[in-house]
Amino acid sequence: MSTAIDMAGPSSPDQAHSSSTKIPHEPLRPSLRRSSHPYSLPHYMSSPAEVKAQPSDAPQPKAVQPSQKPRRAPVTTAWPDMWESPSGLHLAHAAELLMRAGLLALTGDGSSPEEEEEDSPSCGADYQPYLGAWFPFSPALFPLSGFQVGGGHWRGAALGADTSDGLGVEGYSPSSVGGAGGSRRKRKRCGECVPCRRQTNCEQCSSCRNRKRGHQICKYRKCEELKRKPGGLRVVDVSPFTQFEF
DNA sequence: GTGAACGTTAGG
DNA sequence: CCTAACGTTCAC
Repeated sequence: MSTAIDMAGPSSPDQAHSSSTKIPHEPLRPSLRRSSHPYSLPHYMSSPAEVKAQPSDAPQPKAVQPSQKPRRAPVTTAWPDMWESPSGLHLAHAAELLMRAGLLALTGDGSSPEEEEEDSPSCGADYQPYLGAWFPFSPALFPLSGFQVGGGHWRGAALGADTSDGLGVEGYSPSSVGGAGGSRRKRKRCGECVPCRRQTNCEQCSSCRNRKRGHQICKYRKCEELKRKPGGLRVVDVSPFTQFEF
C-alpha cells in the first residue's frame, strides 16, 4: 500500500533533526477496509462545499478561517446516501479517507510544510491552518460515525479492535496506561496527529527558543493527545447509537 | 488560564 | 552519559 502520505519524505532535510519522528504507515483500518463501501476516495474528495481538499487546484488546502468556525454539514445534502448506513461505516470510511487525503494535501507535491517552514519567517502562520483546521469536517460529524475528535485527536470507531464491547477508552493510549499499575508514567506521542507528523521544529516558538530550559517540544509538534489532560479519561460508546461528549 | 522553569523519565 | 521531551509547579 503506497499511499502518498509520506511526510517523512526523503527530501526532508531535518529527518535526522528529530529523534522522535517515527511516522506510522498504518494501513487503512482492517474493519474499514473490509467493509464494502461503494465510494472511493475521489468520491468523497469531489463532494461539494465542505471538502475542498484538491491538491491539484489548491496548492494550500484552504483552511477554515480562524474566525470561521467549521459549520455542521447539512445532513440532508451532499451525500445523502452516506448517512443511510446504520453502522455509520460509510461516514467512518469517508472520514478516514479524507483524513488521510487531508494529510496528503498538506504535504503533497513537493511543497511540504517542512520545506515551507525552512523559508518562512512567519512560523505561526505556517502552522496555523494545520492546527486549527487540519480536518475540514466539523467535529459534529464524527459522532455519527463513532469518530471522536478531541483536541484534534481522532479515532476510528469501526476500529473497535483495541476496545472491548464497543467501548473505547479515550485519554490513555495503551502504552501510556502501561502495566505500571497506577504509577504515573510518561505518555508517549500518538504519532498519528498532525503535530506528531511534523518533522521539524519551528525554531521560533517559545518552546523552541527556550528549549534548554523549557525542556519542551516545539509547540507545533506537541502531540494533540498529550495536550489533553491525562485525567481526561472518557468512555465513549462507539456504537452507532451513541452519546458523545467533546 | 497560560507560560516558564525545573524535575524526571525514556531512549540512544 | 547525553539528549529529548512529559509532568509538575509556580509566577503572572
